[in-house]
Order: sequence, then C-alpha cells, then structure tokens
Amino acid sequence: MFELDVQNGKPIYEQLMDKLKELMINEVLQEHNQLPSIRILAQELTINPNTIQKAYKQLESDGFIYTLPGKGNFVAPPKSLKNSLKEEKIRNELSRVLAEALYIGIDKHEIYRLIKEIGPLAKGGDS
Amino acid sequence: MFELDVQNGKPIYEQLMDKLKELMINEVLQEHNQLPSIRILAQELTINPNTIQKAYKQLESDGFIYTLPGKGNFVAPPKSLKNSLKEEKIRNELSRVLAEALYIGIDKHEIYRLIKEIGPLAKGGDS
DNA sequence: GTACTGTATTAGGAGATGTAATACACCCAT
DNA sequence: ATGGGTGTATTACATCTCCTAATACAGTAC
Repeated sequence: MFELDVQNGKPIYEQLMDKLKELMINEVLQEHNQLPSIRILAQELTINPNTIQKAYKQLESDGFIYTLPGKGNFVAPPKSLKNSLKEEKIRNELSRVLAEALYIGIDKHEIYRLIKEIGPLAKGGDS
Repeated sequence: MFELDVQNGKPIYEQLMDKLKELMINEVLQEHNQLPSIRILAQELTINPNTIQKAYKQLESDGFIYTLPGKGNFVAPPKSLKNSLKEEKIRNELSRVLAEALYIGIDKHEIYRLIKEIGPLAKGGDS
C-alpha cells in the first residue's frame, strides 16, 4: 500500500496519517471505504499494531475517519470536517504558511496557480 | 518580548522559532536588526541558554537569520531565502495544507481573501 | 463458537527535549 | 592586553515521547 521511513525523524504514526490523508484527498480512498484493519496493516508494514491504532485514533479525533468497534475504520465524508475544531486548526496553519511563503518572496500568482492546480484534483480526477 | 508555554507539547525551541519568525514576518524585527543575545534571552524567558542556542542555530540553517560569532544574531534579508532548500520545504508544506483545506470544503475564494489579507501585512504596515 | 474487528493495559528500550555546569573562541571598548 | 560582551561546544543527567511487545478484553458476523 505504501512505505514508511523509520529513520525519518518524523514519528511513524504521523507519517502514516499523512499517507492516509493523501489517499483520501486524492480519492484513492473514498467516502465510507474501509481502511485496512489494524492487525493486517501492522503485518504488511512490519510495525507494531499499537502504532497503527494511534494513527487511526488520531485520524478519527481529527474527523477524517470514523470507527465502528468490531467492524473496522472507514473514510468519513469530507464535508463532516467543516465547522469542526480541525477546520480551525487548518485555517491557522494555512495563515501561518501563507505568511511565511509571502515573506520569503513567493509571488501571490504562484500561489493562485497552486490552488488551481490542486483544486480540481481534490474534486475529481488526478490528470 | 513574548511568552512561551512549557506545557504546550510543542518543544520550547520550536515555539521560540515560531515567535521569532512571526516578529520577522510582521516586520517588528527588520533586516539586519540584532536579536537578543542568547544569555539575555535565556534570563528573560527563564529557560536554559542551550535551548535558545538550538532555536537560533535552526533559524540560521533555515536562512531566517545570520550569525556573526562574537557579535550576535541578526535578521537575514527575506530575499536571501528565495531559491533555498527552505523555499522547497515551504512550497511542499503549502501544497499539503492547501490540499487539506480544499478537501474539507474550505472555498477557494476564502483562501484568496486570506492571501489579500496577509499580503499587505508582509510588505508594509499592519493596519 | 470461531474468527474477524477495535480497545485497553502494562512493561521496557531508544531517542528527543530541556537543564546544568563548564570551557573555549571571537569581537570590541578601554 | 584586559574585561565584558558575544556565539560555540561538550558532557552529564532527568524527563518525556515514540515505539515495541505481550496480553487481555469487547463488539460484530457467520
């Protein structure tokens, strides 16, 4: 499914969250799709089940997935993330990064181009 | 000068980096201004000099400040950050956060508004 | 019941973070 | 050259996070 880098400095469970979010954003994983079970994924990635659980639990509390005990973990509808605590965090992060980008001299128009480039990708295909 | 939160989960040296970058971005600290000395700042914030040093060293390697041994630390010209490794990192971070924002349903136009709101602030006044 | 799912707890090791105490080297004013 | 400021580097130690490991428990489906 994907690879993780143990040496990366960044915690494994965060790398896993990022990869999974990326798959959801690119709609490889879609609304209500089931994620790999904790034990299966732990086997495939050769890491401890607790680490997977930590990533899944965090993704759930962030609103990206929902958990049905005994059944599995599933992709949450993106719209359910609107008006959540997570939205506020993303807005703050966005402001911070935008300010930093503009400070070092990245042009507004380059950012506009980025948005147009990403925008369609988040909605439909990836071409 | 500012406050740090030891309980914040986020490392003190990172909080310090964020605060200092914020001051530079908002031009409270301007090009070639001298930063507080490591020892002075350690006294004021009641934290260890080594922690300050770590923040300063990281800011220097990121290109936000430059160090003159025996003299002090100074704010680097923002333009010197263009075409650096740091620019690449900021671009990647920006792409990631933008994709996440669009995914959860934040509208493009809200982001445009954010940019216009921040843009002038990074150039001139703060009103 | 069996075999999947997620959840929770306890224990331990490795590494990051912050503190502390020192020592060294550079710059500058006197 | 001396003194007092600056940054730099090293070593040691306590604490916390991250990750692993081994278990046990609980919900769901067949």
